Amino acid sequence: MFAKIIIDQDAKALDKVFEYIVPDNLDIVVGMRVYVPFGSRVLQGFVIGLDEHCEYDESKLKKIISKIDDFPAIKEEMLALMQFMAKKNHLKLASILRLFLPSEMREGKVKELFETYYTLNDKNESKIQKNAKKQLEIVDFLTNNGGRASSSQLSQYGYGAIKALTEKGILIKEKIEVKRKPFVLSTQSKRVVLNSSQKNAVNTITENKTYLLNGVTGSGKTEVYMHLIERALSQGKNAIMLVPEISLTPQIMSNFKARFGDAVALLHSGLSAGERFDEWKRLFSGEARIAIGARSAIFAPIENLGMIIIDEEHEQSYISESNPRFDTHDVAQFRARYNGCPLVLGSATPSIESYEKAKQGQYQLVELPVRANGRELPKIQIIDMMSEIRTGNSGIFSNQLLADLANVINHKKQAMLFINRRGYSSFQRCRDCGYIAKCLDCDVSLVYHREDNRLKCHYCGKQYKVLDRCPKCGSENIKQGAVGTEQVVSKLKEYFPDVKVLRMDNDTTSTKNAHQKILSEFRNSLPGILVGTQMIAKGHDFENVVLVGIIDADQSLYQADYRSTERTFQLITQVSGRAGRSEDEGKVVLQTYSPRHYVYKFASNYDYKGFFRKEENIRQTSQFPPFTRILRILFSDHDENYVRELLKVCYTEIEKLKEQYGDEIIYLDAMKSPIKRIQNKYRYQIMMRLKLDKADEIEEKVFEIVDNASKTSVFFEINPQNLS
DNA sequence: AGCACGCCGACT
DNA sequence: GTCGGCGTGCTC
Repeated sequence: MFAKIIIDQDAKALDKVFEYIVPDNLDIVVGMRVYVPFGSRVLQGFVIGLDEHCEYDESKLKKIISKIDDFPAIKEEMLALMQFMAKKNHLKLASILRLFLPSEMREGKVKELFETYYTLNDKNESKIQKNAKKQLEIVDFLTNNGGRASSSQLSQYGYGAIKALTEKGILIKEKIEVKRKPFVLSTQSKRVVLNSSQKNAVNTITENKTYLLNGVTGSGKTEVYMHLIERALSQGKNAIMLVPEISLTPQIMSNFKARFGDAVALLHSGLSAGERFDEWKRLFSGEARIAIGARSAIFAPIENLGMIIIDEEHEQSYISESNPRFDTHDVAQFRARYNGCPLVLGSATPSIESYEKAKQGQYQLVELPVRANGRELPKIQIIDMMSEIRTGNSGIFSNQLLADLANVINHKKQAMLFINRRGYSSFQRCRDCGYIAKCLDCDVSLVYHREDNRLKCHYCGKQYKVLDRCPKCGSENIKQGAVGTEQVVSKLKEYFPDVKVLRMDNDTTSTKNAHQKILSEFRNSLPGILVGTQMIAKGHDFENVVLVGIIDADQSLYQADYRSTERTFQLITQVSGRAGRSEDEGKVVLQTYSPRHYVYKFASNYDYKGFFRKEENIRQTSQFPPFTRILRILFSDHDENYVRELLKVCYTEIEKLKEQYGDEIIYLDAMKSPIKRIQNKYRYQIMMRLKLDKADEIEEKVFEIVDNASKTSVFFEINPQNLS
């Protein structure tokens, strides 16, 4: 028997199938990890197939040395998924397989955890001397507690007594594997009666297709998810639910634990290596039937899936931005199709891509149009910061926001101030007319690069001189950069010296549990103001928050990215959801320098559909996704000359495709990557924008060209999120 | 990736 | 003479 094996090494040259002889004494099955001789070394490999025949010269084949695990760690579905991902994203097989296992398993660092248990074997107390009080107590304890206890439970009686009993044969000592279980807050499961649209959603989502669940903020999507999962379980099937890492809050986890108990396995970055390994094993063995986690949980080793849910489907974090690069949506869709189960994409503000697919009938749209608690969404007031400046207020806060803050403080309530600071890039803006520096070719904002004091377009690489005078109104009052959280906090303290002001951003949450500490301190501060970045936008319900201020909404609007408007809409909707969670009517104050931008009109009316129509139109006319496909080819190497040469060779070849495909290729250029060097590797890239009908075909040819030209890996990205 | 093989310069 | 530099090519 011969085995087809993928060597567990992340190198392009090894990204192929190697064949080995299966020795008679090893019962190897497909999906197992094995040790194999490779050149002069011994390496780990994955068995991806078995065959009576071999293709390679049989006399040159070597034998598999041994098994690593005695079970097939990669299940059949995952092997099919590997092939799918390799084709779709042009990835190396070994790097995909690595995604399927907890890293601690590959590194072999984590061991099963054993605890010593003692079982009562012989109740004959006559063997125990009368004065051996402790020994009698142990026997007593065990008799009343099911006859078995761990050594830690018995340690109070002293190790001497335990040892004596074991020697007499009254106790039997054994090592039993225990699973590490992540700590979860315990809460009571409250069953909620579904409203009619929730019921309708649950009843509709039954088939093997993709559903886009578009529910307004607070419409009770989580309750729908729970019902869907419950139904899958009752049919004897299992489920995966993905949430963005940032909303993997203790509340969410404890709610699901309360409802489904030990059937839930959690997979997130907060777990220790051992916990993650054990949760993986519980899923693998079928002991746990629901995987809840961030992006990588889509690879949970669960069979017989009856439901896959992606919550907040528009979140950027579902697209992996480091290698191997893939889109969780594609993986989820593959697994749903493979298992014949529904895939649910949930969001209050779906991505334009997803909503477009729903519009075209590829997804089925399911709506939750009303809030579960029946309350109104908070009113969003747009403040024109340009007119504030004209009337003499050039500070961070508008007069309206200051008045509203004072009001909140008087009523001993709370406010959240949101600083929109996506990434660190900044743009240039005229403080008098609001003009934003944009690329002449690409219609995206230019990014200011400090190191060479220039403005750059991240799409085409074109560079511009820094503005010293506004090209529109001639003013020299040019501003750049963003307002920081510290700045806001110190200003607040000037205005309201007696009020508790808390800050939450990357700097203040670097230590463990800092997150929770800040939030619980805020909960107890009346009045209080919480200032923060994206972090405060999600999932935290504070019933005393009656005001939300968005300090500089434009920050995410003028990112060098065709998705920036969409993101701004999503952000405003999300942040607004923080206000008015309770009886009191909430209010949102949104400060902007571009008050007439369409995104604010739609966002302030919670008009997703209106926004979608407008944005769809713009994407269509400007030829951006989802109506085209952007392909980014990233070359990187320590040797700059080599990368440049490689880039040149590939570019010349790709350019020839233009003769064949003409205007199917809307855009093609080669350039330095906006971040020229990462980890001492020089980065160059080719950007392409393709019409959809021939995109697959062209992509295929590009892969081929690049593969032939390069001995090292080149990375491909489809519709990249950010271009660093 | 990482290791062997190989073909050139400066050292006990 | 040989020790060791790293360029090239191969690993079932």
